[in-house]
Amino acid sequence: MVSIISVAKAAGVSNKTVSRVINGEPYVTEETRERVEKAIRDLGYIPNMAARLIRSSRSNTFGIITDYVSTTPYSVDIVRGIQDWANANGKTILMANTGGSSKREAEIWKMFQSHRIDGVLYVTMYRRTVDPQAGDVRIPTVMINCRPQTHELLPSIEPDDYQGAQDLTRYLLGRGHRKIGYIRLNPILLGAQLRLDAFRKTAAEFGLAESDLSIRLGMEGPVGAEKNYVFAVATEMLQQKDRPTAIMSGNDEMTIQIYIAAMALGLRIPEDVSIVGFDDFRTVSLALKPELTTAALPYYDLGLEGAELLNSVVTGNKVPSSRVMPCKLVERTSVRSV
Amino acid sequence: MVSIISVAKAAGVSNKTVSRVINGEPYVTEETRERVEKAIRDLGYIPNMAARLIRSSRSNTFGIITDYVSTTPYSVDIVRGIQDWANANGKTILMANTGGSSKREAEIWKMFQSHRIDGVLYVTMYRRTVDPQAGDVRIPTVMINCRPQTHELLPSIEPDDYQGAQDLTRYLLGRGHRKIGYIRLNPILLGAQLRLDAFRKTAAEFGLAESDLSIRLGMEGPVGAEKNYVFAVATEMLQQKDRPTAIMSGNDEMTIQIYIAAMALGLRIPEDVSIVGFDDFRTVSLALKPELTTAALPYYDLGLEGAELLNSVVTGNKVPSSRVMPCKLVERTSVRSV
DNA sequence: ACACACGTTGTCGACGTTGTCATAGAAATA
DNA sequence: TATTTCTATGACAACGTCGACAACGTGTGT
Repeated sequence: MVSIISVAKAAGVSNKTVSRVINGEPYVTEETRERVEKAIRDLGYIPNMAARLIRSSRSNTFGIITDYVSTTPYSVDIVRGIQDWANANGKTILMANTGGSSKREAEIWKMFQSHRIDGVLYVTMYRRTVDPQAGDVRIPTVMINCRPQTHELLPSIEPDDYQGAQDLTRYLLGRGHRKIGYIRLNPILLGAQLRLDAFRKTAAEFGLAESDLSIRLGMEGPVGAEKNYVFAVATEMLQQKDRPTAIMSGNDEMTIQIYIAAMALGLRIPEDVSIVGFDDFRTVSLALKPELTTAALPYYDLGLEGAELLNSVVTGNKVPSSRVMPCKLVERTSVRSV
Repeated sequence: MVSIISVAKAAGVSNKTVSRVINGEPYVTEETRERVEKAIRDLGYIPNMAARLIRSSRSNTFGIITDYVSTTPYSVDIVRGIQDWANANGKTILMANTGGSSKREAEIWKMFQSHRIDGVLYVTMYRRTVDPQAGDVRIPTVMINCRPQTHELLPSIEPDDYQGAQDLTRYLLGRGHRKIGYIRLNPILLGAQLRLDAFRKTAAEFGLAESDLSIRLGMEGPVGAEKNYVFAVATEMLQQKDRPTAIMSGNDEMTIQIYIAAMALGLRIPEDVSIVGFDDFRTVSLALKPELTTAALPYYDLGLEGAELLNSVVTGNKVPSSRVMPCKLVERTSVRSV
């Protein structure tokens, strides 16, 4: 492997001077700089990160720990956001997922330490509380889409589920809907509670009675093996003689079943029922006809901001603090005014 | 940071002896071994990979280059397969995606080299031909879900789209369907052509005439910005007076629109039309009611086998060769016998 | 008693890089 | 002219680990 020394020889300078050129340090004549750069090109020299790290004990690498990235298609955008940030700022990303096993998580932290990672982004696929082993290890950590269960104060970045559901509810109310159905997400997800609360409170503030709201559970059970009642619940809801004019769904995926339930009953969307989702999972929200009005979770921004925040924690520039990122209402054609 | 030397001091032995214990080398008394292990635990020592790499020039790290992992929810399972293999075999994974930019790809190869990666897994999200820059760089490379465009012979692992579509077609024929519609995937995807070929040939072998087949284009245009005709095409196909009894779809995502088109025309699935998909993208195939019969792409296995193959290439155990992995028919309830 | 083998441990240097400090000449100041 | 400051470069050590080899002690066979 071609090293800094071979370059130095080829350029007729010392290895330190080559180092200076590589790192853009001052005190190199334009002429020597060019000679060195030519030698680098000719020999195809590429700096050895390992050697650099060993000398300067700064790896310029962030680690990502996830639970189930790969098994759920939703929040991969978080990872994309992180990677784009890393990419723009010359950092390397080491990524591993626990698959839910805490034994595996311990191994990952160890692996990260052995690579002398600068910081860790702890990412979950569903918004929830977790108990990361960061404290044992003293690596700067930022939580994305989740928050620490224990008292430890790790900075976190989360989506504003409440605001998203509030916007959606107001949108429906603004369009004249007064009887609204709500099919709930799995209650073990942190977002589920927040979205439901927002729906309830916003409707109440507007003046709707609890009896105008038809709230039903769509899913429950452990993540990955949940029981799914959505189709049945939607069918039932739409067969009531005083049926809602609009249905709000825990997420976009569930709306597939709501659409089908509605159509099987001969109802047209949005003429007979309006429907809104949550997430803006585009594989679904754009495939449905009419296309789905929904609230986009700011996954990409979560990743971007998370990386940025971690960086300031690592460099010690900023007091760690937690943040919430807004959801954005995406208006399409699944809602009509009544 | 606690190093091998501090451990050596604490245990009252030389650093070399500590090294022996860490690497499980022979010629250490049980007693010294225990003393050293205790010191390691007490000090919380964790080996420095960078130093190890610099000494032994073996990083035990594989790189993954992808095009759009993060933007498409489908084939994340490939990555999961790779990670599980790496995990079981004590390898570290470095991952980066090009987002389609070849400038970015060049940077990634450089980054991989600077980390002295042992080998690269080149993964695409859609099956297609590509032109990786592996040759310039001489890092062992295995292609997953894609194949090299040029003459270079890089080993590759791909799904057997042909066999998958063949199985699906036979399944439909076996259930008595004689008029079959086919809505084509975007033709720029390699799998699209193979699936269509399999459908055509299998139907012809069975004795169906070209006029029994109703083949229509569902999507076209550049990936990520394609035009989508599926809903319109499906509606048209189902309004023919001599309409097909079954529709085969390029992928599962497209079947959402086919379901909705059918239901909007008052047709019931599977009583009036049977439908099959492709991919087993479970977010869709399980959400549809009735649940979708489809062919599962072996994404997870692609990753697992790819990593395994790369490993044999790196260790020089095996002649690089290309492989194809079978798709598996997943029978659910969207097809009836006629 | 001797040579010899074997198991156990230590010494030392090298990997590629950068930080520290020294040096030499040029330019600026007194 | 003498002295100081600045620019440009190099020599050398150090980071943490492991491989090569040396050295020590204990037992074995002669």
